[in-house]
Amino acid sequence: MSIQTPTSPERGDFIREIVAADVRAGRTETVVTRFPPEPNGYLHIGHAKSICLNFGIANEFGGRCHLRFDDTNPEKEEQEFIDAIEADVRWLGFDWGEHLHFASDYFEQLYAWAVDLVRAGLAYVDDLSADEIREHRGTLTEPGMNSPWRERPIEESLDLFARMRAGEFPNGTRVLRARIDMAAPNINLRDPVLYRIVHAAHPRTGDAWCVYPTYDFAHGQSDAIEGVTHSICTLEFEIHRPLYDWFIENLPVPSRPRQYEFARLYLTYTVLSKRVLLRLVNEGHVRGWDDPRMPTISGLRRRGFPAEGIRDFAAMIGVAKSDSVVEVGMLEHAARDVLNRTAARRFAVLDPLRVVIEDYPEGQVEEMEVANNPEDPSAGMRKVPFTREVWIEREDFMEEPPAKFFRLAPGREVRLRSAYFVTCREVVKDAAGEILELRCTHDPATRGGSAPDGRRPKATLHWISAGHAMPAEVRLYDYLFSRPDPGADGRDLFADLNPDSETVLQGALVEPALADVPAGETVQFERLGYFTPDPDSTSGHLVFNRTLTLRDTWARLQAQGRHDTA
RNA sequence: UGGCGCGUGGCCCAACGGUAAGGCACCUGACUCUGGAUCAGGGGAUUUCAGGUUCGAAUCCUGACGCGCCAGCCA
Repeated sequence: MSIQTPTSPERGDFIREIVAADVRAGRTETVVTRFPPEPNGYLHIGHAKSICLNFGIANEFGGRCHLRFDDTNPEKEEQEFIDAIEADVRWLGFDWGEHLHFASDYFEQLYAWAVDLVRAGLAYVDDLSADEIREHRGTLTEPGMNSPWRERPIEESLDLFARMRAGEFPNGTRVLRARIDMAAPNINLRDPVLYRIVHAAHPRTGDAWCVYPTYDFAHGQSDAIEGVTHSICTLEFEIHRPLYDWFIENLPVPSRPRQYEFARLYLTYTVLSKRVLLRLVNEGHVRGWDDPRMPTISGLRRRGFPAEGIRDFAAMIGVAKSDSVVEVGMLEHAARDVLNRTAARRFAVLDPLRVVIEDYPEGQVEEMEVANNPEDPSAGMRKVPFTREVWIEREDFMEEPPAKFFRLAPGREVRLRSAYFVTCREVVKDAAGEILELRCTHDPATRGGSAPDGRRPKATLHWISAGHAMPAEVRLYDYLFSRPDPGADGRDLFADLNPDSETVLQGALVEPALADVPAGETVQFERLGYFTPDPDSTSGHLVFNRTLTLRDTWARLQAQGRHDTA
């Protein structure tokens, strides 16, 4: 069950208002929704919006939400996707209880209803080819033409349909069509196809069938069978609603579901098209469906995004009917908000620079007490070893610091977090001028990180004892696409791929406590951002993925070129 | 030129005839042992446009314009 951000059922989005009104008017006793993925790919953040909507409504109204796979096209669907989808929905925090369903569970009933339609003169077997059907369909502005088989005797259609099921005909030779109106302005009503012949093994029903219902014929009836009261889908199905209703009205279904449509999610710097995601995976642009750069649920999980942050994001963006593009920044905000509250703080140095504290006793090791999470005192403290030689971040030192650079510089004193104040006395370089190490001194009176005389350095740095540091690989991630609107204006989508979306750092060093971060946990590397162990990580070779950076005023100033080198 | 939808600050979204709310982003200040977080404040909207109804319109009506979706035996 989720901890959805509370929304007043009376004053939520337009769908919640409809549900609330239906409940109030007694049109439904129990609210039943469903999340209906086709198992032909992995779930992405757009699906998360739908999942949160459907399960959220069911939870809020004390109803239930089914997980139903729309598995009516065996040529594209796979068990792998079914398994991954179940795992992703569960990870997001939702529970379908006993209600795991498949459209394929209803194939027999659906077939029987198709036969009913034929008997009623409302459907017929058409011998036209796919091309001929298209030619007969007409265009957006011209009506279609009736198929020559439209008036074929009911008995003949019945016989042919039975033989289609029996496997007597090859793919594409015949279809079952509804008999509605070839001149309907809504093209979906121009005798839509109900059944097609597909000789292919189905992940669930194997080769029990060689005729499969289309989405239009399967979806609403599946809803009706399950007692779904509110069938919520995205806008592109709006035009299908008259057909959805037509089936419900012309078939002896056990309940009367209603379809409602909302705008699907679009995100800047992101592509949410299964077709494109599939290509990114198949063409090797990413490490797989769960690549940390992918907008898939599994990718976000591997990246270290908390499920709660994704739920919060869904609540934040709302539900409406106008097409819109949400800034990824909102997703990031939602994730940071959760992570700031919950992530344990740790020290890690991505690009190490050696600091020798000349006046610190050689061989001495002090266990410094460091807060695990200043936002959450209950997270407690940990001990971090401090010695004469420590690593700091190379970018935390500048030999000739510009005006607004507050960190370490020659002669300047800074705080090593929860340890000591140190002052840079000397910069040691090699023949090429590359900085090898910094020679510093410390103030013993500042042990623990604060000075008795109350002086306060402008900067606090994270650090790692040289003798205790553990090597780690760190993978830095940026947007997969370098433009907010990938592929817009006719550009090739793949030309918009960000060449720097992944940067692998091999020389990072982390504090000992980072050796055993459990999989699935995201921690904060102080001052750097949030990181999570990658599945590739082993005790012998630590690997961390950067989930997000922290908000960084200095970086922003630099990017704006607002600092001068004075 | 057919049908179905949709147009509210940079972005998302509310307002249900009574005079534009909130979030994200942005800017400023305070505070700070993370240049993080937090707190306080700020800028920014003649609600696509034009008519009409009304004492009063983002809300209702008409028209225009713009955008999205539909001509799979995909979902």
